[in-house]
Amino acid sequence: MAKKSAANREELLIIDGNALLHRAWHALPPLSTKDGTIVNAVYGFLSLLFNVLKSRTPAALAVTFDKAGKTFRHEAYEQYKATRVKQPDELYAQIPILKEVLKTLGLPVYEAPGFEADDVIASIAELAARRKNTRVTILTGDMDTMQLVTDRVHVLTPKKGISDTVEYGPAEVRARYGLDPEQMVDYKALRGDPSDNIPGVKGIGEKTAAELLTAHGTIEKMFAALKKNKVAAKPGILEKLASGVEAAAESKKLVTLVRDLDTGFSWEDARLKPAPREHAVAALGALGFRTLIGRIPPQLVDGHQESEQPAAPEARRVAGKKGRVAQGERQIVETAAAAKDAAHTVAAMKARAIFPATPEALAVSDGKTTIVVSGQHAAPLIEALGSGENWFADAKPFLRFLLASGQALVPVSADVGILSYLLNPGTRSHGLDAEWLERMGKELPSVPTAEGRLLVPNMAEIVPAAAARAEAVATLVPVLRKDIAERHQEDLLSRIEMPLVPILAEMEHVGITLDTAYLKKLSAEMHKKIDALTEKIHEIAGGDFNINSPAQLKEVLFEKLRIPTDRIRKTESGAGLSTAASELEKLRGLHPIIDLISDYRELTKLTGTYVDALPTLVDKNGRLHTTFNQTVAATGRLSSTDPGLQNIPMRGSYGPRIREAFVATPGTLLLSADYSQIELRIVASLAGDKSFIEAFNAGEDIHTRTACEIWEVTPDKVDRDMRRKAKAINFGIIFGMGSQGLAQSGDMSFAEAKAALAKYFQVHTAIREFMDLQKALARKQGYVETVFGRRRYLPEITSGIPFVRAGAERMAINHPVQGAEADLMKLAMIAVDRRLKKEKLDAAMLLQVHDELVFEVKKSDVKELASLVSAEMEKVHRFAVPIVVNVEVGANWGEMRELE
DNA sequence: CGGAATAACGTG
DNA sequence: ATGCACGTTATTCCGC
Repeated sequence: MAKKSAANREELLIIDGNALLHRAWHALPPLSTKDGTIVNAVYGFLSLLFNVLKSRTPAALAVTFDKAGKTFRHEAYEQYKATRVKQPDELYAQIPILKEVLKTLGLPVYEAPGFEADDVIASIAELAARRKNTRVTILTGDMDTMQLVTDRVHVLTPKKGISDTVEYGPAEVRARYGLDPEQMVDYKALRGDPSDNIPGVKGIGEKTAAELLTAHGTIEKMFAALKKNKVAAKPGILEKLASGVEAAAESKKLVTLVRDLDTGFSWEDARLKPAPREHAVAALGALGFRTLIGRIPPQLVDGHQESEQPAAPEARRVAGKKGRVAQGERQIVETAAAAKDAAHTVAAMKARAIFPATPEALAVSDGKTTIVVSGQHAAPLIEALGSGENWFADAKPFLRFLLASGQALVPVSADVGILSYLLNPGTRSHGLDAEWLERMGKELPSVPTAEGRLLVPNMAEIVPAAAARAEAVATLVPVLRKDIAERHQEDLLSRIEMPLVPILAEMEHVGITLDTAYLKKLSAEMHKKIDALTEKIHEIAGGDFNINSPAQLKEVLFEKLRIPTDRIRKTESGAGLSTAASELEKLRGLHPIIDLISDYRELTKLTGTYVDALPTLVDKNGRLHTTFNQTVAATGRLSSTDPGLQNIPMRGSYGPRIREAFVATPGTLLLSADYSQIELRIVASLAGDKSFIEAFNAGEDIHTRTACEIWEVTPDKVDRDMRRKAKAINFGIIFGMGSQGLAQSGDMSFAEAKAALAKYFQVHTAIREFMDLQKALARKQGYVETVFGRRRYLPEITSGIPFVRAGAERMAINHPVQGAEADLMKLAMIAVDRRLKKEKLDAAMLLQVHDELVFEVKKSDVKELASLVSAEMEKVHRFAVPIVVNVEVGANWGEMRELE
């Protein structure tokens, strides 16, 4: 098959040295070494090259340069490139520097006197493309080489800056220019090229040139047709063409690249050979490119152990039991027949590790045998995963892939990310790479991705990395599971985290409908206000400035308008005065601009983050699909990204109006079920606080009761302000807050807050004891945990720095509470999901917002869902206080009402 | 230019 | 110097 052979071709990467150096020169500021030599272009060139080599694995590489002096084009046409302004010497001075680095890296340089780099590229590409099983990629900053594009010769150009690239094959050239690659010369011959001072035909622009060539193919054919009066165009155009015959022919000669130069190119010289790593490091170090040293592509140097791909599959060894090293066997499956056989092998594996490099390939390994199957033949293997244990590095994206492609989900028994997360949720990354590095002290080869290229990576490129990764999963899972068992976290793993994975995948897959037309109207309204506010603010400030810039705003407020700063806090970093909303609040009334800025901030935040941003993220059905991350929050909560749907506004005048955009599809309603005051109930239960337990049992208003206790009054004497302050204390408790913070959040004086807190703990001694116990546990064990055994390690609890230690103490108090809430909610989701499927309700769980679940449900099933959900959520675990769930229903998320 | 850091602010 | 857990946006800095 043609496609397959294309994928297996060896790649030659030809780099247009001058064009890229030039590009980098303009893209970067003039960075210089210690001795003042400007090296920005060299830096940019290498940075781009290294980036390209991250996602591609060419077998050979050649760099071309222009040779100084006149070329044959100057001989033919005096005015050639006459309008070019000479670039500064600092740019040209970098060419020898770059050549020196290339030499160190073992990359050959080609140039030809009297010819340009493009001619050299054309000649090498022509030669190489004739070789069997070869494809050529030209990395360049200009578009002159587009004429060389064929199935086997592609052009890669930097997109926008110098980090990302875009690849052009014939189809992409046609998409971009509307012309075949061969027609690019004719095109330039007609319209000219101002940058090279190529005249073209006077009066013919881009559009006309493209139209004429689409109709006639080449300029020769077009001019022949012109002679026979067979060119369809306006009389003026015909006239211009007639007088431009010679100019066009001349121009065509100039823009046609020479393809038969003797460049001295040899495949063997160009083939990538690892250079001594220390030489490369020294060369980059001498130029001061410290960050580049860490980015040297493994293909270019030796001495970089594991990221080097194994020379042969059998060379890779898989660690077996007890340090014994088993010889791994790898099979590559690329036909339907082989897939059938492999499926049997996979089905017979009791447990297998799976690494999907979807959609291109899938690797399956039981630690002894590793099978890598190409994407188009993966289905039988996926079917074979129905029974037995499946282990993943990160299962959910694969489940999403199965859902999106209409395949049945496969059971998920272990997930390296989740195992790692349960063992230590406080650390940032739980990916396969991080875990492998930590446990094995080695790096894994990364799977090349389609990013920045149009040809998806071929099997040969993918197999070694995908296989190594599946094998790494096979090695890691037993090791991590052993640790889980030692910590008695099996239930947490098997009853909470693992069952949740497919549920989250489905929630993400289903998504929620966004009313974009409605948001458009809302946006117009808000932008009108923003414009008016901007104008007023600038007027008051006496000049335009960027209100979004805290630095500029600071200047206007505190220097230009001289608003007093004595009560204003510094920013986090201590760099300067804060302009945060809480600080502006203190300035209200001192100057009319303050309110305007607060309003401006609110509106721009809401439009920028939600009203204008969300509609760009909907799918073709108008639905929004978030990603729920199960391994991010240190307490066990979920987080939601791309977009984050756990922080959709709800307060303020615009909050509900934005929520109105989240709608139920026709025939359905949204149902929201939230745990009432769940964290306070958990604190009360964990602490065994008699007063709180009694209050919750009696169904009392908990904040009013707290107010009664603090100020020793009867409930009828508690006013709104007292209740508000009591509420602030109750919430503060959950966070381990002190008097200072309470004064802040409850808007009280420090003395008042201190007195209130003292009285609070006098009544709620159990709460105080609970807090002290958590701190003591953290110190003694190094961690705290929830009732479900979810741990959080707090090494800083013994820090000698009071501020740091206090931070850890607050976490010690908060984790058992917030973490138990997370555990409870996850259990509830699993229970609800099971019931939904069992009762066959026409309803889907869409969102989880920490203490709230949102469903979409057919109108006829609303009542049944409401009672099912509240019952399951309430009974999922017994605490010392009743757990209460409130259910609301509405056509959208902004207007929800309790069910009668 | 692109990535990281900073500041600000949305949610539970 | 003292409030827990997150994610997103815009601006500005840094690279060397």
